[in-house]
Amino acid sequence: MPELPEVEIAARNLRSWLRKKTIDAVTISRTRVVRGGSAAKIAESLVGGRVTKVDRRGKWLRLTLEGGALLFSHLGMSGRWVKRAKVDEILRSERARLDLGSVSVRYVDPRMFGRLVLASADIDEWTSLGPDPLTDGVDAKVLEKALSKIRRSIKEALLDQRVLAGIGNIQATEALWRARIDPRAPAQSLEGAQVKALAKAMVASIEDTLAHEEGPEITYVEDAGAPNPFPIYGREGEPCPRCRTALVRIVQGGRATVFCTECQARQARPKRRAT
DNA sequence: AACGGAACCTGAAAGC
DNA sequence: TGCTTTCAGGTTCCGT
Repeated sequence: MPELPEVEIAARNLRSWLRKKTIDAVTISRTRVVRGGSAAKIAESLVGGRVTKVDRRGKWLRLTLEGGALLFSHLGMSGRWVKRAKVDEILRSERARLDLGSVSVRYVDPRMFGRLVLASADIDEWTSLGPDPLTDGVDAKVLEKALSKIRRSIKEALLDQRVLAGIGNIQATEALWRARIDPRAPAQSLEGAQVKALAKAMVASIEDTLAHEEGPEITYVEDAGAPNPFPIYGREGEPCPRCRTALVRIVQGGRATVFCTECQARQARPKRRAT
């Protein structure tokens, strides 16, 4: 699934594929992926112009066009941008394409949860995002304050894009394991040291994933036959890499969490002094 | 305001 | 073998 690292790779790829090249043609074959304007309007704003900038915030991409129009792209659960030759055949699940000279950049998205949004200014989905762990870093104090208001579990809290932008099920699972935090612990119950560890773990996990996946043709872990590069995610029943205890799978907020009951045990609460 | 759950989708894998 | 069910999860929406 595309989470922050996968979207970051998409951003880097789009930068190199689109840079300085004029868009000759735009085809949107499934209008379901389009929001905020018609497919024709997107084509109209793009054709003949160039993309001057590609930014990423959380799981969102923002393409700035000559003239200032903005094209936002969210990959949903199965979206990806790939580069092909213009003459290459239409790909399975291809939903849109930009042709630039002999190259065509294709948007492929089998489940169509992703979308393209044309706008003249930043959209709410972009502006309401929390800090981006990769570009902004994770400030433990700021994170602690955000978590202090949330009664839900820390795992569910991390999936809230207003808390941190770009964390999905995989990165949340991996970071909690790295930081040795019980995913079931209420977000507001985390102590300073735990939040600090979590902030560090978050960035480390994202950077490891990035280093592992960087390349022009990204593979998602759910792709048929794809290996699972993650130490914890999707590995229920396998031994914890740290303590060999069998990893356990639970469901939180309708989503799977894998964790180690041994080394992600809830820390004993410090004794309260009677007053 | 915060929360839980359904809905949106398709394709692969597992179950029968 | 071939059909049915389950699962995957980012986000939005809706009801509480």
